[in-house]
This record gives sequence, C-alpha cells and structure tokens, in this order.
Amino acid sequence: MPPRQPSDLPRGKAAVPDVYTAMRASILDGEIAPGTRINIDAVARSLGVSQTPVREVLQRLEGDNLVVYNPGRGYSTTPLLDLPELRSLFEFRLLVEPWAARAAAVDRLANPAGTLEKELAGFRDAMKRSSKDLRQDLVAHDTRFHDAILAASGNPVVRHAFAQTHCHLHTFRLYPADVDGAITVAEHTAVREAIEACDPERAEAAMTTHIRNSFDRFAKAFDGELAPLEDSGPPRRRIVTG
Amino acid sequence: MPPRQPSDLPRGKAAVPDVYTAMRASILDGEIAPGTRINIDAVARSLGVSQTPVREVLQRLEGDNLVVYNPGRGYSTTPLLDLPELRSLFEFRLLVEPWAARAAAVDRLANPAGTLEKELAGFRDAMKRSSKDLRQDLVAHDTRFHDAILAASGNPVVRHAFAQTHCHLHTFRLYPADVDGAITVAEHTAVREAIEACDPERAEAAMTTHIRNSFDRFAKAFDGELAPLEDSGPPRRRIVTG
DNA sequence: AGCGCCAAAATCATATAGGAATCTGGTTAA
DNA sequence: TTAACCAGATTCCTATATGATTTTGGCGCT
Repeated sequence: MPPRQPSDLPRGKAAVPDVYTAMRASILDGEIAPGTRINIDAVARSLGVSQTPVREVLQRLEGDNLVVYNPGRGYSTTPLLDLPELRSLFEFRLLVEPWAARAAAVDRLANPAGTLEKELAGFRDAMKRSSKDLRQDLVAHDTRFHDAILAASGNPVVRHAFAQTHCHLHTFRLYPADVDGAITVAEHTAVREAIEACDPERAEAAMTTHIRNSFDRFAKAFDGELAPLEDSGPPRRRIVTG
Repeated sequence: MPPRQPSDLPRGKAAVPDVYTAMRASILDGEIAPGTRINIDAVARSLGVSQTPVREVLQRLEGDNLVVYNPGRGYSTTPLLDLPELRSLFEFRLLVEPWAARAAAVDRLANPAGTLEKELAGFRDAMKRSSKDLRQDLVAHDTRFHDAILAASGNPVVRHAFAQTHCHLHTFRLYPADVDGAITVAEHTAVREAIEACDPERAEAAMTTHIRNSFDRFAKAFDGELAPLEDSGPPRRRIVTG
C-alpha cells in the first residue's frame, strides 16, 4: 500500500452529503456485495476524502439498515432480505398503509389537492424518459407516492416509523425488476381517486390490493418459494382518534 | 475558555459506549433542557474525551430522536412531545400493539414459556425496591415487556419499527409520573394470561384496554387538554399471513 | 431609536497522527 | 492431519490540528 502523502484537500468543507449518496448508490447497485465488510480506509481513498466523514456516513447508513456495525470489527453491508423477512416487510405494509390510506381519505384537509397527482406524474414521466437509471428513478417516485399518503394520514409518528423501514429501498435491492410501471400506475391511480373522493373504504381496499399485488409480482420471481399472503379471520375493530 | 492542554487520555480505546449512556441519561433527566443546542466541545471536555466520539454518539442519539441535526448548525436536543404528537404516538401504539398481541396469542411457538412472566416479575421487584431511579427502572421493565410481545408476534420488521419509535422513552421524558405501578401490573397480567391461553381476541382486547387506559392516565395530568382516544366506525378486516 | 454591515469570537466539520485491537500467515507441537 | 500459537500487517478508534462556517457584539448610517 502506498504511503499516505499530505493531501491538498480542503478542510472543513461539507463532504458528507456527496459521500452519502455515493456509498448508498454503491450498496444499492451491488458494487459492494451484500454481507461483505467495508474497509473504511479504502473507501476514503477512492472517494478522495479522509476517514472521518466516511465513518459518519456509515453511521447514517446503519440507520437505513444498509450496513451493520460490529464493535471492534467495523462495518459490513447488510445481507439481502431472505424470504421470511420479505414477508414480514409486506405484512408490516399491510398493517400500516391501508390504515393510512383510510385516514387520508377521512381527513381531506391534510391532503392538499394535487400532491398525489404530482407524484404520479413524476412516475409517468420517468417511465417515458427511460433513462439509464430508470429503475432507481421509478423506485424513488414510488417511495414518494407512498410517503405522500403516509403524510396525508396526519400521523407523523406512523409516517416516520414507516419511512424508517425503507421498504422500497430494500425491496429494490433484493429484486430490482419488481417495478412494473404500467400496472403500478394503475393501482396508484385507484388509491388516489379513492382518497380524493373521500371514500375511506375504497381507499383502504385499493391500497390493500396494491400491496398484495406487489407482493404477488415478487412471488412469481421466486417461483413458488413464496406462498401468497393470506387474508382471513374475524374482523378487527377500527382505530380512530377524535 | 482555558487553552486545551495535551491530554493523557488513552488513544484507540473504546469510549463510545460510556459517552452514549452518559449523554442519554443527561437528556432524559433534563440536565440539558429540551430544545437547546449542544456544544460538542463542552460535552467532550466535561466527559474527558475528544470531540470525535461525542459526534459519533450524537449521530446515534439522532436515531433515537433525542437530538436533531441542522447541517452547519450542529445538534440540539429535541423538544418535548406536544399534545398532537403524544396522541399520534398512542394512535401508532393502538395500530401496532394489539395486532402484535393477537399474533403472539396465535403463534404460541414464538412465545417461549416464562418470557413475559419474567419481565412482569422484574417490574414488581423494581416496585418493591423503590430505588432512587425507580421511575427509570419501571420504564425500562415496561419497555421490555412490550418489546417481548412484539418479539413474540413473529414479525421482526414490526418489532424493529416499534422499537425505533422509543415510545416509552419519549413518554417518560414528557411526564415521568405516568407509571402507576399497581395498575400497570394488573393490565400487563391480563395481556400475558390471554396470550398464554392462546386467546387472540382477548389478547388484542387486553392490549387495547391497556394502551387506552395508559393514555387516559396521561390525559388526567393535562387537565382536560387531551381529549380521549375514540374507538368507532366499521370493523376492519384482519391481516394475517399463512 | 432602529436597521444593516463588519470584524472577532465561537463553533462546526474535516484532515492527519498514533495507540489499541483484530486479522493473517506461517510455524510448531500433539 | 489438525489444532494451537505467535509475529507482522492490517484495520479500527480516538486524539489533535486546522480550515470553513456561523454567531455575536459593536459601529456607523438612515
């Protein structure tokens, strides 16, 4: 390894944002294989910064569940989701997102007109552009659409808890081809229309359908290894605040 | 400010864990008033370490929602929950925890015998000891009891999402006297018995009751400023995985 | 008096250095 | 052959120094 020579890099200038996006993209693209250790010094050299901001970025990525930390042994990329974890993730979505869609349809004030449509338009535009990073663009718009509904639910705690799971991010990492643009647009539109029509029942149902279908599209890729989500049992009581 | 003199502190020895617990306790005890900025250098001096581990700890505390970060302007302690946020927190709990109690009652295998009883015993013991940090002890046991149920639900994603809200921590920070030991033990026992009897309906209902009562105990302290949580509307479909 | 501007101080954010722990490989003993 | 052990090298983790940024106090101007 070549000796470290005095750097002429600027000091005290914000480097973290760039390092963060670079490392995040590296992990999502699989440049750093899932489950392998990350050499802080190597990353710092390749990005042309010192170890300090790299360590800070790794701590933030730990919050995204993209890396795991072992004291004294450094950071590794998290392994890909296995099948039970993927199922748990969709189960969580089924618990939270239909509830949020219902709440958004009830509380129309929290849902400024055009917000959802704007995200849908972004999704459609990205599909037409079909850029080099099409998949990443679509996932970003998908994420924002769902977050907009969580925001419209009026419950910041639920929204934050959902955002922190980074479900789209991990889904994308596991199987990038999940996004089937045309079908996704149609299902999103159904959710949007129900919310804007202030129809809580239909909004909740549309969201449930969307999540189930998304899971099924996934399951096909796993060739029967993934049993479909079931829906059964006695009805639950609804939870609403006055 | 006195000039910094060369320190005789050991280098390369792990200091983060101690700094983390110290700063966390400081914030919870209110030594650093909610909503005020944190001077990294001052903290480093008072704890006898350098700024680097303090920054690392602050980034971890940001994940606990105990501090917030403004780029270029450093870290501040998060302000206390206001009433809408507290309501949102309990709304989230009503969404997740009764679901988890039901799942734990269904999937008896994920709930090893004695796990819940052990946490209850710890709670009772802490009450008898009535140590100096009684409230903190009770909150810790309460947190672990609820986490045990989330763990028994068999869904690690939901468990993690719930844990990351640190609801007990923020509740405790807002109003330490919430914990009414005897009543809490009784309500916890009802939940435990329903789960161990494999009675999903009763488990879900017991948990719902416990959370509502806990919220009501809070509301009393706010002297009518906090309207009770309502429970109404059409039944929801249950979500289960096969 | 009130508002805007400028220098000085405080504070943040990163670079570099060095101590402590961990990992690697090669050797020896069972 | 396998397992244990022990340098050497690698890597982590913290300390310190310094550039960049923000905040503060004071001055002059309107």
